Formats: sequence, C-alpha cells, structure tokens
Amino acid sequence: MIVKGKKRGRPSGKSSELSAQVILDKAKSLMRNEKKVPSIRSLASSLNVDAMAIYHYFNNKDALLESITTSLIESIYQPQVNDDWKKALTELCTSYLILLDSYPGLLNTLLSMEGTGPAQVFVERFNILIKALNLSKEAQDNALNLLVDYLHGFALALNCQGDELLLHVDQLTGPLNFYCAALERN
Amino acid sequence: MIVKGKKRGRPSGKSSELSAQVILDKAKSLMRNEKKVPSIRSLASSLNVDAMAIYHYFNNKDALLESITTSLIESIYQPQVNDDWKKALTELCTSYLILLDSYPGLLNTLLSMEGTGPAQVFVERFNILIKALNLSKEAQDNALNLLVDYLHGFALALNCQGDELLLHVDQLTGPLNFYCAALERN
DNA sequence: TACAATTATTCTACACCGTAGAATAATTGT
DNA sequence: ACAATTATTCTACGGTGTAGAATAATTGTA
Repeated sequence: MIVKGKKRGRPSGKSSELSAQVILDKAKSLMRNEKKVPSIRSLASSLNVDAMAIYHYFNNKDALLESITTSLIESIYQPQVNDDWKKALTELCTSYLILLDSYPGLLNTLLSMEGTGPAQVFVERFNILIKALNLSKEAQDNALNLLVDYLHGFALALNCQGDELLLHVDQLTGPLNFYCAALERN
Repeated sequence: MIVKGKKRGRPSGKSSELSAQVILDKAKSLMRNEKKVPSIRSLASSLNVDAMAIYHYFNNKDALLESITTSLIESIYQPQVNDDWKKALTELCTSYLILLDSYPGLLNTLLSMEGTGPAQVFVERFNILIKALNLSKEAQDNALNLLVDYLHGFALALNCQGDELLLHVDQLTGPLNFYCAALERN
C-alpha cells in the first residue's frame, strides 16, 4: 500500500497541479463513492500526495468540509418567477434531499456552520416561492422551520440507515403533500 | 494523569462492583455533563477501571450506546387515556426533544438502530394520542413522518450548534402549533 | 481437598485519526 | 548572487476503538 517516497520540497515546474480545486473535486467524488467523509490521509493518497500537503490549501479539515458545503449548496433548485409554487417547492425539497443524501457529512457541516451560512440558501429560495401564498410573517416562519427541520431529519435518517432499502427520497411525497395541504388551508 | 497500575486479574471479593448498570449510569452522566459521547478510555478512567474492562460487559461501543438508548427512550411522555390530544402531543414532543438534546449522540444511535428499535417507542405513543382525530391511515402516516423527522431535524440542529443561545426547545411551539392546525383541519 | 474451568480484570499493541512542526527544494524577488 | 517565499514530504504526538494475551480470583467437580 505505501509506496512512493516522493522527493521532498516544492515540486518542479507547473506540472501535477495540486490546488484547492482539485482537492475539493476529489474530496467530493470520494464522499459520493465511498458514502462517507474521507480521512485526510485517504484523500491525500488518492491524490498521490502527502497528507500534510492538504493543509497548505485548507487550515483544517472543517475548513475543507465547509468549502465543499458552500459550493455544493448552490446546486439546489432555483425557483423561477413563473413557477407554480407547489411544483417549485417539490423541486426545491427533492434537490435538497438528494444533495444531502449524495454527500454524507454535508448535513452535519451545514448545521455546524449555520448563522447566515449556506443553510440560508435553502431559506432564501423557499422564501421566494412562498410569496405566492401571502402568508403572515409568523405562519411563514413556522412553515419554514417545520419544513427545513423535517428535511434535515429525513436526510439524517437516510444517512444513518445507509440505504437499507426501507428508506428512499420518494417517501418525501406523502408528508410533503400533507404539508402543502396545510399551507393551502392556512 | 496516568496513575494507578492496579493489580491484574479478577479482583477479590464482591467489592467495587463494576457491572453493566454502573457502566451505563456513568456513561449517561458523562453524556449529560460533557455534552458528548465519552471515549471508552475516558469512561473507563472515570470508573477507575481499565478501558478493556468495559468490553467484558458490552461487545463494542455501539452495543453500549444502543443499550443506553433503549433504556432512555422509555422516559418520554406516556399519553394518558383522558388526555387532550393537543396537550399530550405537546408533552410527548417536548419530552422527546429534551431527551435528544440532553444526550448528544442519542439521536444518531437511535436512527442507526431503527427497524422496530427504540424509535418505535415514539411512534407507538404518537399513535395512541392521534386516535382522537380519526384520521385516514394515509393522513396519519404522513402526519407521523412529518413530525418525527421534524423533531429529529430540530434535535440535530440543537446538537450541532451546541446551545449558541440562538436555538432552544421553546422554538418548538410555533411550528408545532402550525402542525396541530394542519391536523385539525384535515 | 486438589485442581480444572470459568470469570473479571489489566496490559500491550495495532491501525486508524487530525494535525503541529521541522526539513527540504523549487520559484520568485531584489 | 542570494534572500525570501512557497509547496511539498517526513516525523511525531496524542487521541480513537478494540483484538489478544496474561493474570488472578472464584466456582465447579472428582
């Protein structure tokens, strides 16, 4: 397993090209494929680099995970101006859940960062599509909190039971319809 | 820090009394006080015992955590026959949240065990009090899933942001009222 | 009573983990 | 020319769960 013994010191030329971006990309692909957050050592060795090289680009592991989280969260559904609110909500929730399911570890980082962090991305997109319903401020806040925590709880269940075939993103439908009905009748 | 160097082998007499129960009790109190799951070593040393002694009573750390979870979950509110459903629901949810907030690590163990495990305790107690509403089976299932995952998401947020004064169990009230209104109008 | 089996414990050690700090070598600035 | 900066590897520390062996007290049996 251990092999190389590469030359020490700064490598020559512009070759090989280690960078924050290739580290982030490799870390994301390992998270997707191994279904867990890689250790710094395994991340480094899959980049053919010493573990400590990672720390030249990131202060610590949390900073790396936060960087991944910030970049990935942008990919959730962006409601369009002409969207039907219910369709937009379904798309938003589905894309959010699929993201949190695809990258185990994302959820914990997301929640540890909170406070105008990347968790706000979902909140902002929810607030856009919910305008169509003209809820009171309180009702809107309550609806938002119920939904985000529900989705986090669902994502956590998906993470913990590692796809034991009992649990799928599909099972969002029932509770989400129940939730939408509640919104409509408010 | 390292001190004793106790005598090896089985200790004499019925004294000192290490047992599964004293291990469980100490582990629970460490979880409450340190606000995290103790390492086996720190648990052992706070019992003045070698780390490996723990493994005489539990196959591995997960088994210990599962045992803790199974015993603690019984302490959530038990709905009474004459309860008003809304009051009972509030008590049930509040006690569940307080439990998950008081013992960080419980939530993950709970979800990893699922499948007629201790997570069923909440489900059963919910099903008792919800009878008062005569919902259809689908509506009841959707309502249950929405609620449990919501509570898990809330508890996770509480765990992750370690009481940064932004988040408290009180904030259950708004979303829970919104949820109750949805149930009533169903 | 002798001694074998069982039980409860400690000790040692392994393979992981994140990461601090120093050594090293290439590039860049003066 | 040579000093400073930058990018990298190596070594090492203190932590984790836990396997395996050594040890000693108790219990069961002849």
